[in-house]
Amino acid sequence: MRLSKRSEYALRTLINLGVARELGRPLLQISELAEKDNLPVKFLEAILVELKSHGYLDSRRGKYGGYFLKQPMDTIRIGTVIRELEGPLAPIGCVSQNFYERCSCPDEAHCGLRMLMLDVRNAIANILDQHTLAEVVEVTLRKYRRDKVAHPFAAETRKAKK
Amino acid sequence: MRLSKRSEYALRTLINLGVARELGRPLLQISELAEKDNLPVKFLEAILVELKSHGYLDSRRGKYGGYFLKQPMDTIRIGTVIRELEGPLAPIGCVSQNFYERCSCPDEAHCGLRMLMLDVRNAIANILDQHTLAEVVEVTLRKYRRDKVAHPFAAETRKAKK
DNA sequence: ATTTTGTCGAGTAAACTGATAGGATATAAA
DNA sequence: TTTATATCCTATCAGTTTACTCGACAAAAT
Repeated sequence: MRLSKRSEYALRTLINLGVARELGRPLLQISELAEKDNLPVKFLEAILVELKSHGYLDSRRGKYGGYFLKQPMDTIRIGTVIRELEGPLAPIGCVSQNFYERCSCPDEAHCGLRMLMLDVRNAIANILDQHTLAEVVEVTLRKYRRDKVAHPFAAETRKAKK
Repeated sequence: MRLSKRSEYALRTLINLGVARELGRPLLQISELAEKDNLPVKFLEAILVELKSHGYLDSRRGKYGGYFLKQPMDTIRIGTVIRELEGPLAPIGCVSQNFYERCSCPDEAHCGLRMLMLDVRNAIANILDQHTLAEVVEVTLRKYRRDKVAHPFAAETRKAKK
């Protein structure tokens, strides 16, 4: 039931870009994003290209370039992102709504495993489809503020850098 | 978020053995189990050996041999089976209860992704850990009875077999 | 002894995962 | 216009996992 590192990094990056935007820094460089979460730079680069190709991000090249969110954060559903990067949320193909695949069993209608896995897929999908990037970013910011710690992309932190 | 075929086949087989037992046939052969769900015989064979090594099944060799459930069905939790075959239920390591792994991010306590994925992991675990093989078998049998169709391992069906 | 079944170890092709390397291209500042 | 700084693009890659298969062997029943 595992999420790939690729998708994990992609989600982390979307969240980071969202938080940074809220803190007044809409644009970040690959190297900054990689450093924040200790991600391999070149791998992240490929992931960013992919996120851009899906329309979530846009970029600017050259000096002072970087990546930024293209869409409003409340239009980006986490479930949608994961499906685009990973494929189905469902544990087995015969309970997937978006990537249905017939299974090998002779009688889907009477399959106990299918019923159980349908519950699982619905539980997953309900959470992931209900939450948008906006909400995750808000939760993250709330946590930082509650504990009175500075986020790595806060404006003050930026100037203090190097 | 996918379950491997290996685990899927394992669960199907446990359910099949459970249903068959309730219908008066505690012991089934590999070939019968494979045929029922159209599974590759040799692959299933390896899976059965693994399930036996985990203590779920026992077997008898030679003529009239086959596999049968070793434990009472209500002691077999689906979540436990999947963890033994697949590893963690959690989407990412830092929210796994049984296979925790630190992630690359600098601050777990303030990670929005982690919160979200913790919800997902709990949703999955709650379903899978609450359900035992006994329940899944019962649900399966109920479906067959409701629709008045014979299960492949029903006693009459067995005799009708070539 | 023969047939029927499970046991076990090895092998394998293809896909996926998690990266890395290096050059091309665009942009902004000096 | 040059130079420094970014992203973009192609390609490669080792290691693991997945979903199987093969074949010799061991035990049990007739």
